[in-house]
Amino acid sequence: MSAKDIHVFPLDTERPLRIGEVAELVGTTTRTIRYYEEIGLLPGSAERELGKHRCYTEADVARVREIVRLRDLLGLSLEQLSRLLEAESARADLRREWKVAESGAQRRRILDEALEHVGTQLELVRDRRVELEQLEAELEAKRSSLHERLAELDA
Amino acid sequence: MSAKDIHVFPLDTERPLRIGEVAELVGTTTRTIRYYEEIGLLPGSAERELGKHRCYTEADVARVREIVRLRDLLGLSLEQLSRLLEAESARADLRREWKVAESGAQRRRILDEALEHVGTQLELVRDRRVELEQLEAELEAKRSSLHERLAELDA
DNA sequence: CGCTATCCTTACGTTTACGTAAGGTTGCAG
DNA sequence: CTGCAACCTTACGTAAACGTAAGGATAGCG
Repeated sequence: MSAKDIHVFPLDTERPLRIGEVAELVGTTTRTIRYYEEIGLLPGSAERELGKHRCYTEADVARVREIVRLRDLLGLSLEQLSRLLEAESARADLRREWKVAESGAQRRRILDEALEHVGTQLELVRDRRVELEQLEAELEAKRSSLHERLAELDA
Repeated sequence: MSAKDIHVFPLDTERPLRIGEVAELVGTTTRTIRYYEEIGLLPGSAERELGKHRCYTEADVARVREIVRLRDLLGLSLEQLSRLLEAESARADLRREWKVAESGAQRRRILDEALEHVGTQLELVRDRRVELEQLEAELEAKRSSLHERLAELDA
């Protein structure tokens, strides 16, 4: 059901994707994607009329991937994730602003905000990594102790 | 409600703890502890008659701490956690076996099983840490890129 | 233009991990 | 022995994060 998917599409085309494709690419379900849209985690293409098919870009896929990744790696609720990524949505808006931002001061402000946002995320990720490293070290100590005791048995 | 808790207890006594104390020590609730017992995550002191108060040792507190920690750090369901710690419960049993295990071969087997169990845990923790490190690196790259672009603005 | 796979909305169902309330019991201080 | 705080069991409630089913619309191929 995926081997005959080879149509006559040039592979580098920015062909619009449907929700099922996105789901499969990311490794999740269509329900999940719709749910994320429902709660505002995903933007939910504004100009879509009720009843029409959702369509996605590669960038959207990346977005979903990021969400799923953060969801799995950090233990955040989707609401916390929303708040964390809210800033990122704002940043996406700013990207569009970027092209028309003439003054250096404007651009600086945009970059500064992006930096702050990345910083927030980094802090979260880093803290959790440290905790995991601690746990890892403890487990390694435990293991060493066991090895030692095994060696003592051989003496 | 905790400042007048200073009774006439020698501080190093292995005084049996009640569920409320354990909960506060660990930073959780009594309900959670009872729930964990209910689903078999906590052993639930076998020789307790129905209706009598649960009582815990410092070792039990450590156990609950470990569970909560693993729950928060790895994103496992309590059932997965159960399976992961099942081996550890078995190990606790083996500790008691240890004293009467006369032969070196027996002791070796016990240590080997403990080692395997720690290994399993280590693998999980390590994998997750690696994933977090990857994410961290990506975020740092992003941040660097932003810094660069800021510097370019100053040029 | 028709077919049909995939999508749409709506809405109720489900699992996990507890919260909370009720009504009774235990255990320790006084 | 008595009082009362903390505990007990039982059982229903709940929030999050989707699953699933029904009934109908869309879109791309032929």
